[in-house]
Amino acid sequence: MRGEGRGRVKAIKQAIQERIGGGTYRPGERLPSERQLCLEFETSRVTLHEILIQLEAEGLIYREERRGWFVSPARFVYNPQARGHFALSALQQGRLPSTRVIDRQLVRPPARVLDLLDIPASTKMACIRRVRSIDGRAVLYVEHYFQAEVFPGLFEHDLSVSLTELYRDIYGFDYGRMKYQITPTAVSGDAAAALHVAGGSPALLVTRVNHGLNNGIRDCDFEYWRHDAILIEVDVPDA
Amino acid sequence: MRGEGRGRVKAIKQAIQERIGGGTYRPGERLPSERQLCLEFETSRVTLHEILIQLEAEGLIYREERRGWFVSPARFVYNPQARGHFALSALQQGRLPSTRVIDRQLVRPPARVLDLLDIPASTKMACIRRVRSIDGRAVLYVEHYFQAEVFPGLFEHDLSVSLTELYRDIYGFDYGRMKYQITPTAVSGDAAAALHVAGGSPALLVTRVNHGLNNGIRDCDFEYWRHDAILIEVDVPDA
DNA sequence: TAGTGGTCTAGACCACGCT
DNA sequence: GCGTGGTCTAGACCACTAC
Repeated sequence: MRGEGRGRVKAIKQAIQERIGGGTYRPGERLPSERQLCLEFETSRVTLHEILIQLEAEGLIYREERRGWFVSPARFVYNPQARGHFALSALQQGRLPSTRVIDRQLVRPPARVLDLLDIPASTKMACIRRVRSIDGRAVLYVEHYFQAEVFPGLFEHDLSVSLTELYRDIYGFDYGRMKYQITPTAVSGDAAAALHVAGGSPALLVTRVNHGLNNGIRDCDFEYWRHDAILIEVDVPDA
Repeated sequence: MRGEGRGRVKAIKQAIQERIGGGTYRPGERLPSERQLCLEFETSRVTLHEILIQLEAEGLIYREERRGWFVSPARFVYNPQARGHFALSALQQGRLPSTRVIDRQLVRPPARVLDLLDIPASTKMACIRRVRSIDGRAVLYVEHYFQAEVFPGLFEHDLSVSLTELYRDIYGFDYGRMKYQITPTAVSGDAAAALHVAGGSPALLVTRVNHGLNNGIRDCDFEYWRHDAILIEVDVPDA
């Protein structure tokens, strides 16, 4: 259903794009219903649906499950090298951040954590799962993993704030080097649910491994970003 | 057509995933035709198509226009901070790189270049467009822009190699700081054609601004990566 | 030329949201 | 309870690929 398409797909898509660009449909607003757009553009629902999915892939629109299609707000600019500044950074961009803790558990490290951290499979790990929103819209689902004994009693604190600051302020812990990976994927399961997104929707996975200043590995996290909500920006100074 | 789906979508998707994971369909191999899969899984083409698009979004399969669906090979690991090492890096990963120059032109800077470079709109810019492949599969479409007068006669050289090395070896030019942005988008037009991908397919756009060592801005480029072919990995040393 | 993917139609039923 | 999105069917024609 893709393609530069001889058919009407291209024309309809462009018409909708122009309405978004021209302000007929404004950021955050709902589009008319699928059936309505079908009537207007004289096409079938399957075809229209395909067009909406393409616009979703471009990051122009997004959907909330069973509620409809919405025009995407401006992207959140994110620097993965600046640790723990989600809230601050959002405020600086004139956006309203919020964080919800889904749960906290003690777990055996799952396979993908073992791949990253080079620790014994028997290590007791703490796992904190959170959802972060911008202007009321969930944009990020994160799972943090760290060795439970390193930050004893952390679960007693308010975990909706910057974990980096908690580590530093309460445990006097500072970070050293880090490694991050960025992979385009699709979300499913808990991540999809937390982001109010249909399973199979495109997303950006940012995986991070943090080392303590003494070079011991301390933690890692898995960040699933709504693909239309993020723009990664990194400044690299002179070598 | 998405969703955690009560229906058969989820089951069929999982069955195909298992065939890929289990080696029934191997990396680089073509899947059976859509009609064939429809028969086997007793579903319609629209439905099956939707499933294939989801698997494409996950990066498990990709398509070549009008030729069919193929199992995605392993991702190419790319460090955007290491300039000009595409070929070397590919070889180190045991992959076979190649580069094709699409064209070279003198142009007025387009809007998005002006946004990045803070130069007068009348500046004469050189634009080089290239496609880079891994193991014979086009994975990257790049447009390089730089001020024409800085590297006079560059067009006479072989442009299928590392431009960074050309700058250094022939003009004694070395880079200083840089800035890069990463945006999930969709490709269309020339980029889609160069990647042999249908317009509207998801892709990762890496935008880079390079400064010379004397801090003068020198060039920028726009890299469109096939979304299933890339894994960005960056190491950040101690501060 | 046969078979493929690409596009499109005109229906249908279900589960959920909203009011 | 109505309207919505989510899912699904069973066809169709076209353009291109591979042979």
